[in-house]
Amino acid sequence: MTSDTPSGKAAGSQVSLGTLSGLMGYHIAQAAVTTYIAFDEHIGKPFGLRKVEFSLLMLLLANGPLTPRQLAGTLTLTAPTLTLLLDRLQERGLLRRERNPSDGRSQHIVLTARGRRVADDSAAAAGPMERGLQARLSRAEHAMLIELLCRLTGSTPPR
Amino acid sequence: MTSDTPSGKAAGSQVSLGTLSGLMGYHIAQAAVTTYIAFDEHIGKPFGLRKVEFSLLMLLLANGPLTPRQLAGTLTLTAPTLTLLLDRLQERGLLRRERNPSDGRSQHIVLTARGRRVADDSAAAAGPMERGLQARLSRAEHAMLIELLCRLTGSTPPR
DNA sequence: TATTGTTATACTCTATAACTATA
DNA sequence: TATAGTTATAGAGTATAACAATA
Repeated sequence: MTSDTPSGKAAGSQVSLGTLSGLMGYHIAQAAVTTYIAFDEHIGKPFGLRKVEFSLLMLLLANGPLTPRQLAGTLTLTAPTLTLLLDRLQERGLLRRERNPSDGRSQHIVLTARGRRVADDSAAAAGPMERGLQARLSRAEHAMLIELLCRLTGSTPPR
Repeated sequence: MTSDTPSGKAAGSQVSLGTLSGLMGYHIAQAAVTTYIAFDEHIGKPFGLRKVEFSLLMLLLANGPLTPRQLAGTLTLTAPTLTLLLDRLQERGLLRRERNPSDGRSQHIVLTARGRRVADDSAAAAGPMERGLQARLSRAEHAMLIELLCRLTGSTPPR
C-alpha cells in the first residue's frame, strides 16, 4: 500500500478515472480487491489458505475424490502448478494421493480427516464472509449480481 | 492451460462447484478472467500494454500531469513498483518525468505526443472491447452490473 | 526530521520444457 | 506412441528495506 493516511482514504481521491469508469474490466478488478480482502480476513488468515487452496478443498468437498487432471481443468491451472499445490496441502496433512489400481498412471486426490475438517470449517466461514460482502446490497441485488456475472462469463448461474 | 480438448470445453466440465457457486468472490474472479481476455485481445496485444499501463495512461489522459504519488495511490501500487512502471513507459517514449520547480522532491508525469496518441487510440479501442463484453447483456443490465459492483466496493458509480 | 522518489534484493506465483512411469 | 503426473528451471510481478535528494 502507498497511502498511509490514517483514514485509509488515499491521497489520490480526487483523481478522475476517465475512460476507466465505464469499463467493466476496471470495476470487476476493483471488486476483486474487495472480495480478496474479505477472503483473507475470514478464510485466508484463520485457516492459512490461499484462494486456490480453498477452492480446491471446496471441489473435493462437493465431489469426493477427483483426479489431478480434473482439478487442474476446473481451477485452470497447469499440471506442474497443481503438483506443487498438492504437495503443499499433502505436507499439511489435508489430503493424500491414491494411485488408481486399474490405471497406474492416474491418481485420486482424497481429503484426509483433517482436510475434511478444514474444508468443512472454512466452508462454514464463507457464510459470514458473504454476508459481510452483501452488507451494501439487498438480497435480491446480491442474487442479481451473481446472475449478471454468470451471464457475462457465459457460465450457467447456480441453482 | 490444461484442457487440450479441441472444443475448448475442459475435461472438468462435470465437476460440481459446491460452496463456490454461491460466493461472489468466485464469480468475480471468473468474470475477471473474461474481461482480461477481452482486454488482451483489444488493447493488450494491439498496443503492447498491460492493464496497469493502460490504466495509468487513462489517468494521465483524463487528469493531465499527475505526481507519482497520486498515480501510486490511485492504482494501489507501491512506490518502487510505480518507479519500474514509469521507467518502462518512459523508455518507450510514452511519457516523461518533469521536476517540480517549486518542490525539487516531487515530479510531474507528463504524456509525450506519442504517449498521448497511444492513450487516445487505446481509449478508442476500449469501445469495441466493451461492446463485445456486453454481448450477453442488455444495455440496462450492463449499467446495473457496474452499479452493483460499485456498491459492493463502496465506490461511487460513474456519472 | 519528514517526504519524494529510487535502487537493491528477495519472494511468490506461474509457466515451459524435459523427464519418469504406466498404458 | 500417447497419457498422467513430476522435476527442473526460468520469467513475470510485486514487496520490503535501505538509500539519495530535497524540504
